[in-house]
Amino acid sequence: MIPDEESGTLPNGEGDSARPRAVMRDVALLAGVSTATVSRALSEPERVSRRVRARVEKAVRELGYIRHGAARALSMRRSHAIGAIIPTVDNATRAGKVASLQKRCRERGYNLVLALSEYDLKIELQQCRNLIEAGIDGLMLEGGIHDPELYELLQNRGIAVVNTSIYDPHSKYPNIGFDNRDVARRLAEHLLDLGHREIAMIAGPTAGNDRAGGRVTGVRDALKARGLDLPDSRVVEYPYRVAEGRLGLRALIEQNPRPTGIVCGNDVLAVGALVEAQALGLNVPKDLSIAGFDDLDWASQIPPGLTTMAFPAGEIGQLAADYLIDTLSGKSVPRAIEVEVRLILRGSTGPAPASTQPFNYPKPYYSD
Amino acid sequence: MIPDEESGTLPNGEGDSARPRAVMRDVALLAGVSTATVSRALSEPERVSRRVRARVEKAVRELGYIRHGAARALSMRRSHAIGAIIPTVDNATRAGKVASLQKRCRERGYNLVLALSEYDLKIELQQCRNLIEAGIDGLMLEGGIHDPELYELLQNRGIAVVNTSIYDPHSKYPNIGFDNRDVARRLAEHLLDLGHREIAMIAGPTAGNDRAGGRVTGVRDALKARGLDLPDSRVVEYPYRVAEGRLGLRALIEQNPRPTGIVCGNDVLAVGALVEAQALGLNVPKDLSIAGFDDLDWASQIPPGLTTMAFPAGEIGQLAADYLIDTLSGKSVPRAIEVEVRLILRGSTGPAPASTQPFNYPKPYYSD
DNA sequence: GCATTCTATGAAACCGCTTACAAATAGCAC
DNA sequence: GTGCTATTTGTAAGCGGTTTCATAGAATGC
Repeated sequence: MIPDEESGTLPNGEGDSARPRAVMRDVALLAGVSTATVSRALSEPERVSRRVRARVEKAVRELGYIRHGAARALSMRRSHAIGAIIPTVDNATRAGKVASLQKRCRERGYNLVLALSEYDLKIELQQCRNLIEAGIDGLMLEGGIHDPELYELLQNRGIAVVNTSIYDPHSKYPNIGFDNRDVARRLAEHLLDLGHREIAMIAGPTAGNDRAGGRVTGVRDALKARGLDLPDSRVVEYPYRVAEGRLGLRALIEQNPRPTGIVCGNDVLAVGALVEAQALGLNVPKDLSIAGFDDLDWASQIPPGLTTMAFPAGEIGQLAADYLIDTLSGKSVPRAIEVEVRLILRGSTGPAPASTQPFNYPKPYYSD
Repeated sequence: MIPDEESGTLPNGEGDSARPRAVMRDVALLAGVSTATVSRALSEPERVSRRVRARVEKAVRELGYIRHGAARALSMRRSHAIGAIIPTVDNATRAGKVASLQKRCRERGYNLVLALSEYDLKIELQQCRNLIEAGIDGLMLEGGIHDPELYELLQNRGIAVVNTSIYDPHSKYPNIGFDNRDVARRLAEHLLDLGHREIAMIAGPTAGNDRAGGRVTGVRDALKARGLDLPDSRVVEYPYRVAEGRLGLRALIEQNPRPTGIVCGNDVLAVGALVEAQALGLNVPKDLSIAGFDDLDWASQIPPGLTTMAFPAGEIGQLAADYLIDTLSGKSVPRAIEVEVRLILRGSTGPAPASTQPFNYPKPYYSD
């Protein structure tokens, strides 16, 4: 007694000019199965019989069906999206990290939602809210200093988080990277071993940035261990730009006694210092040694070649993706991972000069 | 690694948060209104009375309520997410574009989902599918060459798209950028005006890349207009890395007659060429002029300063965001926007040398 | 006063998927 | 055949918002 009266009523069919995209029900209808089966065929193919799976796959292909992520996310309570908040992207090292993160996320079925904080913790917090609304399952941050509310938001919602480019096994929060302080200490020791005693630093902005701050502390540690001092006057802070590195060098080189070794907050600043030193007629490394962090492709190519600390940015990104996704899958994973940082010796550092006269400006060079 | 404390809070994923996060119904209950009203208070505050709006806002604050983006997307049939597929991020110019895109999207209530194509059209297509599943409302691409299926997918689903870093008013697809061919022509003309006749090019990989290809064509155009030729032997292709720029220069400098002016596919290659030329003992620009594209911060700081074509990458990103979001809002917007590209003259280009002897290698410099 | 328009709010029907649970089927021992 | 377990599939109840439509009140006109 089934009233099959729809022979005359075709309520759907009109408007074939702009047919709506296929949904799971369409696939199910075409394959002659239920939507539950289609869903299973797509997500856990092994839970569906061979024959049915083939039919579903054929229907999917014919209709050009693509799952509706939002519906899936709503239903699964999992968006398969990972968020990342980074200060900026303008640095090749950071770009490498983001690229690896994206790639690994993709390999494991996750999308990457990117947000920038411009080195501002309040912006970072707001971006975090935005990403939460976007539904991210996990979040990669840079460094370990964040607004306390940020952690609270994430925890309340069970969103996995990992701090990167730092390493601290005692931290409350998972982290992947290296100990900036320790790494800076190693770099300073390299200069000390070369006989340098007058060491100065062109640091990146340290406010709210534990990586930049740690590097200053590390250099200070190294000097202290040899009974030397790194007075505040010997540390200048500049944003990570080549032109600022030049300013930094000029600010330091006038000091008496003149520094013979300069540690820079990263390679960008180091190249600025190097260029400016050369423009001032100083020979690097004979008169002055310069070292940086990051081992940027281009920085290392500039004569005499930059001594620097190289760290595997790509590896950090990949490990971050793995950490987050493994955690989300309930796997137990180490909460702190240290990556290897290597001292790369090139021509920009050498033995300390025998004597250092105060520096007097020759004709400076400026490109602009 | 960290032993469980009595606090009982596992700062981990896997939804072990004490209470489930607030949903709209909770807000509605607390404010004593319906979910419909809460929804309106959040999306169109002016459609709700003062008093009710205040009550809702208070409830939202008290509960720390954040909308569930996936539910919203499902219901609105709009995800408020913009996708971007770019080849890589490793270039400061591109990074600037992505940063502006993100920022502008954010300002207008959209999130950015980032995917990389690694200069591979098949990967790009797959990433496009991923982004469609993620639910993007609009998509920013780089260049104008894409898999035809990509366009079809987007069109079937009514997803807005814009090609960037190219400008072509006759293209079937919206685009924002500049005419690479024309810009390269201008740069080559600069060298011609300086008296150069032996001009060569270190191009980026042109396969599947209309920007790189257009730049070669543009240089060829300029030479042709003066009755000169750019034979294939005078064009070498290398990936965008400093070390490859050095290789490029070595490959060209042996030719007889030796080139006196070299146009590079971008500043990265140009710096490589510059460094190598200087290492070989050539004076830039006296013996050899070198020019690039992008006006990278660091590239321009390296003596003698790089002559280059500067284009507003940030502006492109912002315009792309505006184009996509305006289009989604049904606004009518121009389908092709040209941004201004300026020739920046610095020390790396100068008058052509009076005579050119074939080049014989002196002691080369290598940093590694 | 009553009819009419306008505004603020609520009830409930989706949006498209996943997944508990139930039901059907198959396989197998007896 | 019966009874049992294992496997495959279907039914239907959500997931958490938005939005249509209806309704209650307030304001206006006569």
